[in-house]
Amino acid sequence: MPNIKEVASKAGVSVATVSRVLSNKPNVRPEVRERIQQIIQDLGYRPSRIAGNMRNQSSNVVALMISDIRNPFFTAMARAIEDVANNQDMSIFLCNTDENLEKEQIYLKTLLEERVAGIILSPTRENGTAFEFLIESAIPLVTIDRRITGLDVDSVLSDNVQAAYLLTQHLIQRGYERIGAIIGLKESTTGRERGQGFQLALEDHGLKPDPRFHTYVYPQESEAELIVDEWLQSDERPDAIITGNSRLTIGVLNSIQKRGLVIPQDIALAGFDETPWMRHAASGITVISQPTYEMGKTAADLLFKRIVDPQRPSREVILKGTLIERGSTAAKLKR
Amino acid sequence: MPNIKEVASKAGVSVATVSRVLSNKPNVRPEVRERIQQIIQDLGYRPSRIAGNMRNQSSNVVALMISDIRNPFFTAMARAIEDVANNQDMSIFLCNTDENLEKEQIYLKTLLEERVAGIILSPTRENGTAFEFLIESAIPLVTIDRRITGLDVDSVLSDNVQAAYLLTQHLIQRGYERIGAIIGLKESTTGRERGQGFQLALEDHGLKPDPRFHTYVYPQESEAELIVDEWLQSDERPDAIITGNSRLTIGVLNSIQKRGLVIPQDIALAGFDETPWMRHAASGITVISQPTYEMGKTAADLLFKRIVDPQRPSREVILKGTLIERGSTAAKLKR
DNA sequence: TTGAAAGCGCTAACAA
DNA sequence: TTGTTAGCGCTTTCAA
Repeated sequence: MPNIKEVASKAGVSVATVSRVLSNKPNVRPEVRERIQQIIQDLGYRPSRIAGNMRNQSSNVVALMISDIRNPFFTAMARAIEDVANNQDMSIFLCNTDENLEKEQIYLKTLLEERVAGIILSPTRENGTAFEFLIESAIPLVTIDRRITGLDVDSVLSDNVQAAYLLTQHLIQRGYERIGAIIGLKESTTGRERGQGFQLALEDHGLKPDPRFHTYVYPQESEAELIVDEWLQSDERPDAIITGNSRLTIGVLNSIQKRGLVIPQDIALAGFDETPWMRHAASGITVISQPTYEMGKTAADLLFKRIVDPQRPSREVILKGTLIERGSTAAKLKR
Repeated sequence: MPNIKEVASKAGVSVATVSRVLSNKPNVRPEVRERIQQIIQDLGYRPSRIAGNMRNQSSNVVALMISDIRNPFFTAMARAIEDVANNQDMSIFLCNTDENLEKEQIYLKTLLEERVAGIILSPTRENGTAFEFLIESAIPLVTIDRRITGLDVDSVLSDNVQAAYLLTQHLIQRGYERIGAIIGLKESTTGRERGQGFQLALEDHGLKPDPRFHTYVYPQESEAELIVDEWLQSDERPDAIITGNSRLTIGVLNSIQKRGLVIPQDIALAGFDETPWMRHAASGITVISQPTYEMGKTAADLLFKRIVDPQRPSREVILKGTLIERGSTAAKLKR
């Protein structure tokens, strides 16, 4: 790959002049400009952004760190963030943490070494101490979906307590009384807050939470499937289940299908996260729909604003999910 | 953020010595090494990879370019590629092309300017001329899912003709005779080849393809929904539909649901791409399951091999999908 | 309008 | 074992 020096010598000018042409500076004689552009064409020359960024102490890369891109919740966000970044001629690094604090820490250090312009992070833990080095580095940071407590950073969240409350209350109002919950890890703010909303709704409606049926798991299909397999063997099995994301919902469906049970007659089901297939599974699955694309877009907007103005006061944007009622939570038949 | 010079002066040594410590070179006195490490700690110093790469004319970034990360087919691949890259201490750029040739070209040029170490590309078009500049740049390239005709590059493909043939034949054997097909854009090799497999199966079994029911569309839900909306109004509507990916399958489901039809009694359905919810929609949806994670892993492996040895002969790996039969293609009831 | 040269942060060849 | 220095490819200041 040719460099700017080669272009300059071929054109019989200095590298400075070529650089001026590259960045469309006005003070270049038109015929010289044209000659240089022709040579750039012929050589297939592409200026190195790495070198330019190095010189200017800038970067056109931002990073997105999430637990797993295969969770549709994050997929939509990733897409939104890429859209915004692309508009700004920025590229994005995709990083999966698998809810693994160590992996997350290693990745964050790599990102610092890569001198990325900013990071959008869905943190595995809410404990701020693990992220202090990040703050000290002064790299623009936005957390998404989850919070880091005690850290003054921009974040985009959804109202998890309320959403879980809504979901649980909905089931209670439809006549369900033994509601199980399978929620993401308690170490994340989402997990903890959803657990709270669930508990609160039970208590407010005079139901006693049964700790056996309130679990926090690594949020993937197999985990939920295992748990529900066990629940369904119990004599006092739940008459309804809520889940913390669509992957957990799948796990529950798998288990219910295995046992040959029917939703909602045998057991009701409702969960977090709308996906295009929710209306087609069982008799349609009731969900909390979170504005995922919008969350991603908001986070990216916040990040780019902070990159431009690192001093601006930080902001916490909380978006609300909406309940979509479907057949999986039809009113319970009294026996 | 401090630089190597600052570390050196604080430690009272030259930058060379610090550099030696950073890259674990042996020839540094242990006490000096320790002192330097301590200072690196205290300062929170992180060496700039940008600078290092610039000096060494290397890069630890590879790019993944696909049409849309929201297609689960690509999501799984992306995850696989990130896993492999992460093992090699490489980061990945995520680029969505939206099947848009222009967007793809712009992105590719950006990637050249970013001096990425390699590109994994699912090309929007199979016409090689649009990619000649890429080949000339000599940047390691692997195409995934789709081919670029006439270009000597590594690629990882699935056997689309056979898969579409299998799917169509399966429907025919179950007694369906008026089979519609909604497939991705014909400009991509996947679209064209799947169309071929479909046609071939019809012909081999003595059925006459009806051009009205054989369409190529932008592969997203709404497109399929619109088309099926129209088909279902026709007197001679298809008795079965095959789709080119899971997003199209959703579109078909939406349309069928709207009309209140039942699968497979009123109309059968089968499509490309297994997802966790296929067993739960309708009475389970028959699919061709493609080994997406493995395709991604294979592509990444090929790419890294080529980065190490640019001269190695190129290779085309073709993986086969498997048919998973479910209720959506139960034998047709004779009337 | 143009060019020479410094310098971004690092590595490695060479010298001491 | 350690230091000096050139140079990766660019941009920008300063001078001409």
